[in-house]
Amino acid sequence: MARKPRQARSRATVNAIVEAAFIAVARHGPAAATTRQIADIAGIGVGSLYEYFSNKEAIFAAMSERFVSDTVAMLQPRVPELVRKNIRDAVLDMLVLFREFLQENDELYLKCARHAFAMDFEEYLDPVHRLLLDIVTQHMMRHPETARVRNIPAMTYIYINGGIFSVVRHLSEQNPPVTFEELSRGLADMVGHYVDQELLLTQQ
Amino acid sequence: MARKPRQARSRATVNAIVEAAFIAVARHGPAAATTRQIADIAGIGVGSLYEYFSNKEAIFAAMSERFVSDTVAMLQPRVPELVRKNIRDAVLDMLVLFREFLQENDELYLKCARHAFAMDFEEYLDPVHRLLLDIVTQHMMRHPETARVRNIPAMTYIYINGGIFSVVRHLSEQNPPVTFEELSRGLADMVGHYVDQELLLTQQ
DNA sequence: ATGCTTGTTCGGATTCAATTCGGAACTCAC
DNA sequence: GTGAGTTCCGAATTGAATCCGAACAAGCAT
Repeated sequence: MARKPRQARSRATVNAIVEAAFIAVARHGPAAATTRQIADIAGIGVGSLYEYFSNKEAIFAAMSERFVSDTVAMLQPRVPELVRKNIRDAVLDMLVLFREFLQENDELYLKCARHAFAMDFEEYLDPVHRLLLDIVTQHMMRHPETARVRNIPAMTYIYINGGIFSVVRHLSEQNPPVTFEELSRGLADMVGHYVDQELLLTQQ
Repeated sequence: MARKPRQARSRATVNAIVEAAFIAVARHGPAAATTRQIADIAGIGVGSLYEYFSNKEAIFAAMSERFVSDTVAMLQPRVPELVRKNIRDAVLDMLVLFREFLQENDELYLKCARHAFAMDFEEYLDPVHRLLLDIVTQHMMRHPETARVRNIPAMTYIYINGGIFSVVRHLSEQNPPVTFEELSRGLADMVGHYVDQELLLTQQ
C-alpha cells in the first residue's frame, strides 16, 4: 500500500479494488487478471490502483490478508460451541463451515483460493494458525484428560497446512478420487485417532 | 510442447531449457523469471524456446512433470526396503529421503517447489499419488494384519497433499515454529497412530 | 461564498517482457 | 555435395504493468 487513505471516499476505493481483484482473479486466475480488468470492475481508472498499492502483488497480498481475516472472523464466533464438542465432531464442523465459507458468493473465495499459493498466501496464514492453537488450548482446558497428548505444536502445524491444502485442492478438483465426506471423515479421524492413541500410550 | 524434437541436438535443447528454467526460477521465482534469462542460461536464443514450448507456462508444466518423475525415480528403488519396515519408520525414511532430494544441488528443487503451486504443480502429482498407493498396497501385503484399516484412499489423499505441502512449506520457512524432527515425527505418528487405532477399533 | 491547500482520480505515455516470424544455419540421407 | 527437413536465431510486434502530471474534489480558513 503506497499511501494511507484519509478520506472516506478513498477508503471505499481501496475496498472496491480488493473486491474487484477477487472477482477478476476468480474469473481469470491471478496470472491472467490484468490491472485494467481490476480497475474496470472496481469502476476506477488504472492509475488509481497505484495510489494505494505499489504493484499488482500488493493487491494480491491484500486479498490474502482479507481472506485470512474473513476466515478467522467466520470461525471466531463458533469457537465456544466448537470447544464443547468432542474432537471428531469439532473437526467435522470446522470443515463443513470452511467448505460453506469457500462456496459463498458463487464460490468467489474458492476460485481464488485454488490459486492462493501463487500469491504467497502462506505468508499470511499466521492469524489462522493462532486461532487454531487457541481453539486447541481452550478445548484442552475443557477436556483436561487430553492434556497428556504430545507434540501439539507440530500436529497443529501439520493439520492447518495439510488440512487447508487438502480441502481447497479437493473442492477445486473436477472429479476428486474421494468424496468430501470421506475426506472430512479422514481428517477428523486423523486427529481423533491421534489423540485417542496418545491417551492410550501415556496412561499411567 | 509446440513441436516434437526429432534430432538428438534438439532433444538436448529441450533438456537444457527445462534445466535452465529450474535455475532461473530458483533464482528469481516464477513470476520474475523471464524468457530471456531462461534462454541465456540454456545458451540458446529466445526464439528457440517457442520451438518446443508453446509458452512460458508450458515450460513450467514441463518442470512440474520433471520434478514429479524425478521424485518417483528417487523413491522407486527404495520401495522394497520401505515396505519391509514398520509404518512409522517407513514414513520417517520417506520424509528424510524427500528432504535430501529437495536439498540436492544447492536446494535447486526446494527453491522451485516453494513456488510450485504457482505453476499448477498439483495437476501433475498423479504419479506420486499412484506410487504412494502402490507402497501402501505392498506394505499391506507384507503386514496382512493392517488390512482392516479403513478409508485408505482418503487417508492417502490427505497424506500426500498435506504431507508434501507441510514439508515443502516447512523447509522454505526462515524460522519455522517447529523443527523438522518434530514435524516428521508428527507425520509418522499421524499415520502410525491412525493405523494402530484402526486395528484396535476393528479387532474382533 | 471565495480562494487556497491538500487529497484523490484519471488515462495517456513509458517501459519491459512474452511471443511471433522470416530467414540463416545445420543435419542427414541419398 | 545437395536439398529437404529440422533447428536456431534475434529484431519486430504486442500487450500488460507501472509512472506521471494534469484535472478534479474536499476540507478549511477567511
